[in-house]
Amino acid sequence: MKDFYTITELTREFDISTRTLRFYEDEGLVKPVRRGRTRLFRPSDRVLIKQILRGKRLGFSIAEIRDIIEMYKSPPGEAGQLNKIIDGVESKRVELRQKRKDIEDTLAELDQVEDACMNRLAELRVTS
Amino acid sequence: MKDFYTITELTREFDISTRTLRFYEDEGLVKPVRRGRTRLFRPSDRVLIKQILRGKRLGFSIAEIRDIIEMYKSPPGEAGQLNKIIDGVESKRVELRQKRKDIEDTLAELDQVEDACMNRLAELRVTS
DNA sequence: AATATAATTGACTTTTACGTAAGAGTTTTC
DNA sequence: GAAAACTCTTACGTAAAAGTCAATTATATT
Repeated sequence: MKDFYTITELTREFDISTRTLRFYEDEGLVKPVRRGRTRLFRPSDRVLIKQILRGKRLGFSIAEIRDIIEMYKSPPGEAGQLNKIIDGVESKRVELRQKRKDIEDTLAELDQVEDACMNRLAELRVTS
Repeated sequence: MKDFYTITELTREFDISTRTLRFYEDEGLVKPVRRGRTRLFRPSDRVLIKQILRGKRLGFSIAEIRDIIEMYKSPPGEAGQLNKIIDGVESKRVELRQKRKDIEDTLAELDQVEDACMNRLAELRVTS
């Protein structure tokens, strides 16, 4: 595994712009180290980028993605803090399960659309 | 089932604003009939609103939601048209399956977070 | 009839998540 | 060593999806 990635390497790998990566840094989602002014992204940043993009695909805002990523980093803390995280995890889970149900429902409806199209096509072949 | 719903009834049911419903009308997603100037939404509009909100939860843009909804309405058409719809359905399916995988991955990671928190809490109880 | 309550259109504003352009420095490649 | 490629910061611009406000107009209630 590489020690560092340049910004352009990552823009190519993930098909995003430099602006986007700098924006994510401004938002505190990634923290590349610097050699002079130049950003050097570590493997851990690369993982974070994957998580960010996954969150985006699911329609989460940057703020929500930040919340999720914060959970991942949390462990050491006192009981109250830990319980808050557990609550946060549970509420994200509820949200994700809803999204999953939404997906299943949509997939089922798309199946119906396809069936209707296939039937219509079959009819066309017979009728013609 | 009611014949019509007023805009306020629907804003209450779905917890959205009148502005949002008018915006959806401007975007051609719903087509309430009018009594004078007042909008009257039919049960079919209500179903459309559910589909729109479901699409939003999944992170689809209004344009994408419109595309999906168009598929639902499509059946009668000639072969070329029908095949295009089938292609559209298939590509949406690919996208939805990706989202579903993203959800599973995120859920698994959240499980890990919870486990870590629980372990830490157990340690705290022993250590103290 | 008077007063809420609900509805309308239109226009301007806001937030999010970047895009884009300017101007300058650095590193690579030929 | 000059051009090409890459990087930086700063700053203004933009598209999407509403929010908000104003000025009217209906409808309903008391």
